Amino acid sequence: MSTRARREQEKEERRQVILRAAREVFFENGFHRATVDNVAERAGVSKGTVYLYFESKETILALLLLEGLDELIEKLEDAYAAEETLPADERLRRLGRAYFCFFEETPDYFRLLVATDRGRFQDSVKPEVYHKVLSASLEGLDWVEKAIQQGIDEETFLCCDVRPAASILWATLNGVLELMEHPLRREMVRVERETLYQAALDMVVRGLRAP
Amino acid sequence: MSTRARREQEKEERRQVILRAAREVFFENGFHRATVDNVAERAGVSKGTVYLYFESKETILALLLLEGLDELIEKLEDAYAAEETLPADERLRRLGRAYFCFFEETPDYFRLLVATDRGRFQDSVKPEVYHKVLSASLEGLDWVEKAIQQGIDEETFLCCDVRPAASILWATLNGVLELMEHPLRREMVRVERETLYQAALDMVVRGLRAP
DNA sequence: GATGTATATTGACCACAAGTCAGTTAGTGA
DNA sequence: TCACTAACTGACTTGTGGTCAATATACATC
Repeated sequence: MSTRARREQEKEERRQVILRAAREVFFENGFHRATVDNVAERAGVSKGTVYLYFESKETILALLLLEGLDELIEKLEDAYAAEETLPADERLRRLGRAYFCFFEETPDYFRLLVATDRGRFQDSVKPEVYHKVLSASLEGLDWVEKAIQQGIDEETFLCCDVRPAASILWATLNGVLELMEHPLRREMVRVERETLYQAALDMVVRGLRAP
Repeated sequence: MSTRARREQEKEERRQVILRAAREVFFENGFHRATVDNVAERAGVSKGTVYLYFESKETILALLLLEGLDELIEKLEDAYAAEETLPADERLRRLGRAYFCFFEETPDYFRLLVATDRGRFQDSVKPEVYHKVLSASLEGLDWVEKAIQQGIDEETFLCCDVRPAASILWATLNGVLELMEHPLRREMVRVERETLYQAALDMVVRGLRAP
């Protein structure tokens, strides 16, 4: 019995070793340039073993993304819960800052998320995993929704559907980060990423305010 | 002399034939699923010929994107110039609508733009072409900037850097369109794409207004 | 027309990477 | 020690972007 349990544990450890190796390799070279052979080599196993543990290269990406998203959601929760009482707009700003910090600390996760080019990804990842990634990427929205609802209750924000409003805020911040990913575009916009991000956050919060 | 000129013309025609074929094939299957052999077959030439006219599969994508962006910029210009006098916020709304219409009419272009997964794209496209795509994708901003400047002059918008403000508006609308590309996400947000887009446009315009 | 030359086109071929599977190894229990 | 099972391996298959030596075509000249 204990043998069986140990076996299971060893299997899980191998899995983690491969996952860790994949994260390193993907972060270093970017998803597209990285090869499964690289991952296998880094993990000290053969390619066959990698495919024994994971369906496809894209599945590994999906699992790494889920890790990243979990981390992000935690950060958002912390940002929300850090202070007991706070006006809604300040809460929103803190959530926005938390998202930005996450991006600055681990931009690689964000880049991997962008690497999710629909075609291949949807084809080679099990529907349930795909579903998980999408829903996780919206889970953080709960905190944003709470903050907006608070603002509506306090009558500092104008009344609106909370879910769509939160989605727009989310989409805006993502749009800015994505826009500023290209050095060339950054140059054309002529401000720092952080400056633009802050301005976007301000603008959206202003847009939510009751007149 | 006339022979030489005709040669040139024929060459240009071939080029266009291949480009047209590529557009069809890319639109039908998506960039990643489409193969260069497909394109060649559709154009009625061999794969070698395709590579005689274009550097790489990604270069073809870039050129198609440029076509799409040109069309978009034209639409924005039309939307701006359609009426002589109009308050700034209404102008912005019209620009936003025009962008949405472009997206609805030719969503394939947008999808191809998303297919621009950095890694490969940057590697296999000549820097000048890459530069052109990026700058074209910002060229439409000129009209947005004009509208915002008008609002500032009229003192209906609060004073701000025009370029970054326009970029944020742009990023927001892109963010929403991108967000709503996934049926699953659309389901989770629980409103129609157009509704969310309209709300985002309203929110940003409100965010620009002077208190 | 015949011939030579330049230009355009071809498709067999190459490189490389994802994914497979028949065969090998190693751990376990009797 | 042996038989059995589960884990692992890496050579192989397949698919695709990209190349290039061989070939065809068009044209100018006589």
